[in-house]
Amino acid sequence: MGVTKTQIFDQPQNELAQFFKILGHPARIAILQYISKQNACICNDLVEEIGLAQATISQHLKELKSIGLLKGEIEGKSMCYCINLDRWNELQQLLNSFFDTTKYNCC
Amino acid sequence: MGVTKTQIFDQPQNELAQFFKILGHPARIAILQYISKQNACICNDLVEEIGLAQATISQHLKELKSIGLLKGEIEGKSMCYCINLDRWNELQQLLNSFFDTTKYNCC
DNA sequence: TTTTAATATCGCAATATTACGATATTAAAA
DNA sequence: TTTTAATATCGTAATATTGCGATATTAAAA
Repeated sequence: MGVTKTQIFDQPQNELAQFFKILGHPARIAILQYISKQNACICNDLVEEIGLAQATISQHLKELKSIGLLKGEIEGKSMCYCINLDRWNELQQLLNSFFDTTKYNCC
Repeated sequence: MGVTKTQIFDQPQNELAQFFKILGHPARIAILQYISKQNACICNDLVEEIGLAQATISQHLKELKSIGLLKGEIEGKSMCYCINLDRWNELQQLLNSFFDTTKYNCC
């Protein structure tokens, strides 16, 4: 099939999985890391820096935006993509809460 | 294409993405949560609990094992799947280190 | 106003993932 | 030894993801 049966899981499970999933691509990790160390976070740099086609980078940026991790502001002809720090911390907390709550073993 | 170009990223980036990716499925989240709250973590329960076919559950378990998050011990006819606590904590730390290191914004 | 530059979107091809039935495999139970 | 129960693996169908060229779109520059 290839369809994740989201309907049999609850919303927190689906949401958490979605966050993990979007972080689960090396290009998106690299994009976040690169943006974080730039002062001027212009998308065009990313194409050269990461080494993927412009269309591909744009797609990855869109996905990172979809979970709120990036915010983009138009700056003349360019875009200024930045990490949304509030969301970033929120997400980190959510993941930690998952790790903290889910770690009792039985063997 | 559909092929992730892993060769253009470095090992830490690929590894981190791989961890995120494997956590990025609601069934695997649910499996971890269920195992963590059981005393007896027998796989057969999971099929009823999660609501996916036995073959599918087995496949998800295999992926969780692949990043070391689960360890399985044979217990008679059954398997006792448990969270590998050392690995669990190690991974939590790795993800936190990513979040902590990568959060400077520019806007 | 035309050109240029930066980014987004569309449409596709290639590959990956998800799910499951069917079929091993393995060890206890009968 | 045969049966039963639990799990793993194989093969396959359906869908998702990745990546990119081509083509919008948009705003500054010429």
